[in-house]
Amino acid sequence: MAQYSEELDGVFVALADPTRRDVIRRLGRGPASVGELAREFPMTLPSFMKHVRMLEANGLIRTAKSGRVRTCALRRDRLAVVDDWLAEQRRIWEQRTDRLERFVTDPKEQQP
Amino acid sequence: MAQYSEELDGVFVALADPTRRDVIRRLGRGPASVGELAREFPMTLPSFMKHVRMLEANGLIRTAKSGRVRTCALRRDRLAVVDDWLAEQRRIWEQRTDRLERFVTDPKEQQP
DNA sequence: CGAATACTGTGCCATAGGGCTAAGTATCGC
DNA sequence: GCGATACTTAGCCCTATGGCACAGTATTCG
Repeated sequence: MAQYSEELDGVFVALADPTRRDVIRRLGRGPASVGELAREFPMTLPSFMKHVRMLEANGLIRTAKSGRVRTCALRRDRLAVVDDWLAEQRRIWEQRTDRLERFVTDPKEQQP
Repeated sequence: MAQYSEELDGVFVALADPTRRDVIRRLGRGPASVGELAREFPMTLPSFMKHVRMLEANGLIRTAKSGRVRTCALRRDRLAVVDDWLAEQRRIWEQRTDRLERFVTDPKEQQP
C-alpha cells in the first residue's frame, strides 16, 4: 500500500472545500478575475485569495496578472487525475472474483 | 453559488487523505477486517480506526461486526457522487461559448 | 477459567486549514 | 498627482484533523 501520489493528494485536498469546488464550477463557464469571483462568496478578499492560491498551487487553475487584475482560468486537464483514480478503482473491482462480499457484510445482517 | 452539498463535501473530504484512498483501493479487491487493513499502514490501531469511522460516516464503506471482528466492505455506489460532479463540470464547460479564454489569460496557449 | 485477540474509548498534542483585521503596494482614471 | 481600485502581505485566532499512548471491553481458544 501507500501509493504516495503527491499530485493526487493535492487535487483531492483542493476539491475537499466547497468554496473551491464552486470556484471551479464558475470557471467552467470561462475565466474571471479574482475580484469577480470573490464577489460571489461571503468572505473577505484575503481569505478568498487563499483558496485561489491553493487551487493554483495544485494545478487546478492557472492565473495571470495583467495590470492590477489577476485573471483565473480553469485547467481542465488537471481534473483528469480524479477521473483516472476513479477509473483505476473500477478496474480493480471489476477484476475481482466478487463472490464473498454478500456473505460477509450485507444490508440484511447489518445491525449487531 | 454556494452549492451546499453536505454529501459531496463529505465524500471529497474523506478522499482527501491518502490512507483512506488506499483503504478504498484495498477494499476494491474485496472485504477485509479492520485488523487486516490496519496491518498495512504505519500507524496505531486507534488512529487507523478514525479513518475507518470517517469512511463509514461518509458512506464510502459499510462495516459490520461479527464476534470481535469488524469487517469492512466498499460501497461502490458512493463513489458515483464524484463521478457525477465531474460529469457536471464537463457539461458546464462543454456548453460555454469558449471564445474568450485564450485571449484573457494564457501566455502561449495550451490546448483548447 | 484464564490468556490472547480484536477492537473500542479516552484524552492529549501538534499542525494545518479557513476565517478575520489592518496595513501595504501597484495600477488606473481623472 | 491623487484618489480609487485591486489585489497582497502579515499576523492572529479558532477548530478540525491525524497522530499517539494507555486503559477497557468483549470474544475466542486451550
